[in-house]
Amino acid sequence: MFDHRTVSLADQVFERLENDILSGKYTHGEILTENKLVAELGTSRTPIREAIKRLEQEHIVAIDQRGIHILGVTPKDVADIFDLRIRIEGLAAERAAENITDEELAELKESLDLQEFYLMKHDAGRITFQDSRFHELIYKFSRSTVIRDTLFPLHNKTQKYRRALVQNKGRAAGSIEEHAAIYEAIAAHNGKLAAERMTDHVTHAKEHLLSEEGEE
Amino acid sequence: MFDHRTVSLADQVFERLENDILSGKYTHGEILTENKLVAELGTSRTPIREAIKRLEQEHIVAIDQRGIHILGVTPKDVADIFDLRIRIEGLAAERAAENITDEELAELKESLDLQEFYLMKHDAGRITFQDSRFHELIYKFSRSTVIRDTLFPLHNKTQKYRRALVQNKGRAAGSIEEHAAIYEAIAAHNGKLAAERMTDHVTHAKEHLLSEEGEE
DNA sequence: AACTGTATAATTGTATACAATGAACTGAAG
DNA sequence: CTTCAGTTCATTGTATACAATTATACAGTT
Repeated sequence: MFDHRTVSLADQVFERLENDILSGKYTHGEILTENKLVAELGTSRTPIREAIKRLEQEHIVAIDQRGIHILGVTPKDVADIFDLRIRIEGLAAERAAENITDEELAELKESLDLQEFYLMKHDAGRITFQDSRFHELIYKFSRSTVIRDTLFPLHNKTQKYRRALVQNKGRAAGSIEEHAAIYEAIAAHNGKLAAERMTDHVTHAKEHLLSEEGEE
Repeated sequence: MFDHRTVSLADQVFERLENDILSGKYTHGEILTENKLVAELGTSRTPIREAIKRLEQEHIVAIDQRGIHILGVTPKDVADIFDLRIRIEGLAAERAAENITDEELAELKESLDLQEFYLMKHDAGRITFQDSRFHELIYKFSRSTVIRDTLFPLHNKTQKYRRALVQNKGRAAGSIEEHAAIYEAIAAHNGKLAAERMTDHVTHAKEHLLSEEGEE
């Protein structure tokens, strides 16, 4: 433990269960119960219930009298998520280009620089982390809570899906090049260009994911 | 009480609080506490906490040590919600046109017929109800949980916003005509046409709302 | 007057006890 | 062997007691 900001047990339980479900540790159709999780996680039912209710709201699990049914995220769900991201993430980039401050621009640049650095170092884990950060910063800089609240859970699911087999092979270099192009458009405050480049970027990510998916 | 399906206290509390906040009974910046709600609603803290946590997840309230801060939905939020709906609701209509069964088509037709009936009766309340039903049926018939789960809360907020001052004046007739056109495209299983008509429809709804908004 | 430290009290976070629901099993009847 | 009624028991829903956090007020100091 390094970050001593007290984070609630409910948050910790949610984080862990979400990761375990999206990464495939719990499989679709499996049925958990609150008491099993009490035994496994060591907390009382209260924070576990809170976490499960949040997962239910995101339709990652379903609850009935038999217990907690694991739903997870299917390949079709991921494809649909990309179809939605293709349609709205360009808007986020456009708004960001219009509203971003110099300070925020520096933060976005830092993330981009780190991506290029870790690419040279062949550090796939940190690339993925900065990739998420880059996109989420753009959501934030769009200055729209609606856009951010809609895109974040969608993006989060694709990132955690099956340990994110994306971005592993040759995609990383191309993806980072696209990020750089998006950054340039935002830095130039060219909303339309940023939107276009972001839409293309997400489209490419989807195509790459679907081709990967077929290889299993 | 007519529907005797036992619905949990937490659900009832959520429904009530969501309505009260979105309709403006509780205003932005107001601070509630769990104990005030216990006194007001008569249940224990548990279902109230569950409802509040759901509202927090949808960013309708924010919770800290001082209490429950009412955020509500701002006019800008509503405008942003329409910008998102314009981009994705066409996709829902397209998928529905591709996947809908004859039985489901009949259900959609029934909703449309009722809209026309209540328009003649000048029953604005039931028109609004069927308007929501029409859109939500299309979400459902898209056969995509991702699309439905994304669109439902967005649509829900615009409908409940300030008692939905939309659809009150001359808009209802035109809106229902557009619904009829969308229905025809879906019935013909013409996905692209359904998408185009739905996108136009939502665009018109946004324009109408924004013009209304200025009149206050 | 402004600031700081401290004590108080109000609030949310967590644990646990109890109620209500309904799934699953058992046994008898057909 | 199948079906149906009844019972049991595991599970979620709800209430409440307790812990931890922190906002707030106030006194003291500079």
